[in-house]
Amino acid sequence: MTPQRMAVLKVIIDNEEHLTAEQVYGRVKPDFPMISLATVYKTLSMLKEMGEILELDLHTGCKHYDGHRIFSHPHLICTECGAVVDIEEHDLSNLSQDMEKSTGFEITKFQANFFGICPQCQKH
Amino acid sequence: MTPQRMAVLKVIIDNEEHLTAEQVYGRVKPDFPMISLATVYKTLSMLKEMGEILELDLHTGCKHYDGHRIFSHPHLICTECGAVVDIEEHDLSNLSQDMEKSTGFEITKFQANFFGICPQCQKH
DNA sequence: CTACATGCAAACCCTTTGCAGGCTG
DNA sequence: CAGCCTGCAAAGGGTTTGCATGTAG
Repeated sequence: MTPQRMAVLKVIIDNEEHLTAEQVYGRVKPDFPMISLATVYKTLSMLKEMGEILELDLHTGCKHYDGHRIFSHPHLICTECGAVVDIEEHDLSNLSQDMEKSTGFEITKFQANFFGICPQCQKH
Repeated sequence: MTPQRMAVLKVIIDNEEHLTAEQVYGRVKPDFPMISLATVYKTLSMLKEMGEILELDLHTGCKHYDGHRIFSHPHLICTECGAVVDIEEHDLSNLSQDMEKSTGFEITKFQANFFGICPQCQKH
């Protein structure tokens, strides 16, 4: 893995947020001024294939990446301010297993997003 | 609501599948040869706002629409052949309620998609 | 020398938008 | 006439790709 690619992975792992390709690009650029967005995309695609990072669709118009927890986990998204809360929830894993039994599918991953209004936004 | 828009809604309701904008366009065209894709998109957007149809992201590169069950429900998607199975599952509703209590969010909808390999594709 | 990595720009694809003409009431 | 509905074409935005150059082993 090249230094640039390492940098992309590091940026994703070092951030608690779920960065977009554009954001990753912006944060890698100080250290690698010559890096292009295309390289970032190619790298993200590679890391995703390798299972190093998780690609998320938070319904914001572009993809987000999470390097902290490779296993799928649910998100709670505020439709007012865009805040994203990661959920630690194991019920869905059990649900996956139940579903495998009842449908015969071999489930490889799941995506569960809950949309709503966060406590702060409810006040306004 | 204009006849064309009624036709768009009807196509979605009459189909068990989750049609894409392009597919809706193709099925409305026999009755309304002059209809344009732009009108289909505008109508789908309107119907979504009205809460008549549900917009789904099945990770196929474009959006799908479901007019049968306006309330969110989970899907099981085969990553090999693209088959989509609707899941009747009430555990997620309970989960929503639990989550509201623990996070203070007011949850308006949820999206849950399980990806895997269907029984047929597992044979090959 | 072979293979892979990179930057640039163009291409892609689905979706949205601007606009002028039509239709309705 | 006011206001919405329509089709067309163009624009839009995130992502992908082709290609020539650069780099490493």
